Amino acid sequence: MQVRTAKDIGAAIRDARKKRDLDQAELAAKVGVGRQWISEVENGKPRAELGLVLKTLDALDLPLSIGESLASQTVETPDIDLVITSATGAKP
Amino acid sequence: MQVRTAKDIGAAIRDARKKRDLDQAELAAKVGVGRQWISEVENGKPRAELGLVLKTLDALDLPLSIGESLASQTVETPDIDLVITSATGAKP
DNA sequence: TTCATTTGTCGCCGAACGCCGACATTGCTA
DNA sequence: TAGCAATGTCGGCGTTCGGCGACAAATGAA
Repeated sequence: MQVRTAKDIGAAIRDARKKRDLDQAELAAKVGVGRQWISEVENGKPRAELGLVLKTLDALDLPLSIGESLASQTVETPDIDLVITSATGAKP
Repeated sequence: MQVRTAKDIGAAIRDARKKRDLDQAELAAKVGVGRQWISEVENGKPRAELGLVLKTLDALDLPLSIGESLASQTVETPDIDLVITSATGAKP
């Protein structure tokens, strides 16, 4: 999922929390934060502290990845047919 | 690149900024933030505001993605050789 | 080296943080 | 419908934010 705003992160946190059957108080305890803070962040609080947000993603096992290569993450289907001629090749 | 701490994000921001030949003051102006703030964030300030960090990534065209599927983002190099037999195939 | 650019760090300010207790609202089940 | 758990929101508190000006420490070119 692509993330551009605090609301995106909040939505991802809420989804992951519900998938793991936690209420906000339980997640808050795991992260070491107040219950109300979880509520605000899930609703897209843009001024939340970066470190606490990262800790929350960690507590939910939500991986976060950053980088230039968004285009190369989608593999184009080539307009050519390919056939296997050998299975002895080594990796480059 | 996998992100778990504020230092990871700071490093990614610094790398992207240098790749685009911007100094901290120029990036700060783009983001709408003080020059010193860029300096602190690049050094891993964990209490920076989430919204400003996201705005910074945006200004640098650094995509951020969140979600379970990290494994399928890496494509394995197959241990087989491939050869083109036709160039008339159409996309599915 | 000298000089200019860039970056890191300090203190001061107003504003907002996150915590807590309390209460209103929502949602679900009996 | 009533009742309970979960969630949203308020005010007050102490702490820290980010902006700013200023200066020291890197970094690089002449």
